[in-house]
This record gives sequence, structure tokens and C-alpha cells, in this order.
Amino acid sequence: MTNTDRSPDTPDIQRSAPVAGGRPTKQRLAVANVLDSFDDFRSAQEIHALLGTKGENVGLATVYRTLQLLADAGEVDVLRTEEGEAAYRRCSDTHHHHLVCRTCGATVEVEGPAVERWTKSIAAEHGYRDISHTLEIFGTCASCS
Amino acid sequence: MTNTDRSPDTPDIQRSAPVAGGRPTKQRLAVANVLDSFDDFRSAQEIHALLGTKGENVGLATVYRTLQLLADAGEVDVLRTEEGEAAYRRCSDTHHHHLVCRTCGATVEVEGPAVERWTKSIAAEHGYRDISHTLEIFGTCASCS
DNA sequence: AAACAGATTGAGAACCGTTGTCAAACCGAG
DNA sequence: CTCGGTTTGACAACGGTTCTCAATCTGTTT
Repeated sequence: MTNTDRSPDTPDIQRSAPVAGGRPTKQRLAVANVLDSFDDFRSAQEIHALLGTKGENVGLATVYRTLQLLADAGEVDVLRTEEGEAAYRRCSDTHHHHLVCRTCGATVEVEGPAVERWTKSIAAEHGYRDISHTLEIFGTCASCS
Repeated sequence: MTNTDRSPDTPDIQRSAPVAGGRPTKQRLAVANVLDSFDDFRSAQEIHALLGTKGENVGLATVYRTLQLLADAGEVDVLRTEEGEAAYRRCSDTHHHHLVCRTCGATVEVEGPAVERWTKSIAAEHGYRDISHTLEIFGTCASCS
């Protein structure tokens, strides 16, 4: 076994962290990749559809599995919509919230340093650690009124 | 099924708020009643089962419908567990949020006047009307750390 | 390079909570 | 009591998510 020839055939990879504790398969990379194409929360099915339009055909079950994997690894954030669906997005340092029109779906990203501080202090006050929170604002936008 | 408008109005009979905008039927009273027997959040199915053990047999669909009615009327609080199920409980008139332990489920009610104000101003600032919002704080409580 | 053992995938079935269907039961009014 | 709209309940339908399992792919060993 003295033959450890690392042929220079570096496909592509080198993306942002493959998939924690798993194999960087084509499908997983595709999912990890598509997660970079949007900033807001998308449902697993939307992500699956998105992959479809990009030519990357990945089974729905695989999308779910990969998303859970990423979520467990803390690489993506998960939240439940009011209808109970899970929505995912790449976990970013810039934490922000969404103001969503319940009629047309128009979304505005908003930041609320005050809210961040408030939730942290409230949680600490009650001895809770490892805090996370979800805050979504729903309303009817100007053009839908 | 087509019209759930508030009935003309009931002259006198109407003590402890029956079920907003509907008939105070046996089933609805049973659901409203069982809601007083616990303080934490219970799923619709648990509530249905609870009714069963009390001899009050109410159809599952009716339990769901009644719960939604009560929720719309603001008489009960609804929240989505992390698994996506809806959980209900009788609620206080005051609008508040929850600090939930993601391990044991212990819940603390918190109020945030500042947050209420913030969401309203943000929404108004962007021309959104008829605002509502959801805010849940998740963490690990002291005893689960 | 060929073979292996185990991880991964995908199509569809299975699950589960929730909502819709619709005839029968029910309620309050007249 | 009768009438018309409301409500109910058994069950089908739904939509999202998970499970099943044979076929496929991967990294490693031979």
C-alpha cells in the first residue's frame, strides 16, 4: 500500500462543509448548494422542486433526510410555519425576521436588535440556555389591502 | 358550513361565555369544559381522548372544529410544537408568548410590550395592515442542562 | 484495478394529524 | 309541531413527513 497516489482530479467539492458526519454525495451537495440560493425559509418540498428546476434530480425522501442531517448538525435553521410545515434556511450570522403578506406572500426582512436582546434576557432570567427563537410577523401589504 | 356569522343575538341566556358566535351545544360545552381541567398545552387528539374518558363522547372532527372556533374567538391559545402538532389551552386575555424548554417542555409565559410595539411599528413602516405575529422562544431549562 | 461491506438513494407505501363530505340529528323560532 | 339553518359524526380525503427495502454508489481493502 505504498501507492497513495492522489490524482489531481479534483472534481469540484470544496464547497462549504460537506455534510457533517456523512458522505458528501452528489445529492447532498446539491441540497447544500441550493440552500445558498435563497435567504429566507423554504419548505422541504419547495427545496425539492427547486432542485428539480435546476436539473438536479434528488428524491424527495433524500431531501428530507439531508435537511434533517443538516439541521442536526446545526448547519440550517428550522422553523414551523403557522400551518405546521417545516421550513429551512442556511443558518446565517445575520439573524433577521420576516414580515410576510398573508395574501400575496411578499416578504420583507427586518432586523430587531432590541428583540434579540429582549429574548436573551428573558431566557436568562428564567435560567434557560442555548436560546433560539422564532418570530414572524404577518399582515396584509399595501397593494393587497 | 357556509355561514358562521354571529347569530342575531341571544336575548338573556348567556352566562359564562358559551362559544363565541355559535350555539352552545352539548359538545361545545363539553370541550370548553374539559379545557378547564388542565393548565398546559394539549393536542386536539389528547383533548378528544380526555373527553372520551369522561364519558362525553364527541366526534374528533367536532373537537377540531370547536377548538378552531375557540381559537378564532381568542378564547384559547394555539401553538405549534416542534413536531408540528397544534396544541391548545385556555388562555388569558392578555397577549403573551412562551419560553419553552425543548427537552422537557416546561413553559413559561412571558410578556413583551416592547415587542408588541416594535412589530406594529415595523409593519406600519412598510405599509402592512391587520398585523399579527408569532414569537416562541426555545431553550434548555435549568433542570435539563 | 476488482471486490467488499456498509452507507445512501429513490419510488412508493405507510403514517399521522387535520380537514372535507354529507346525510342524519338537533336547535330555536314561528 | 314544523321549518330552515346549524351542528354533528363516521369516514374519506389530504398533505406533509417518515419508513421500507431493493438497487446503487462510495471509500477502503485486497
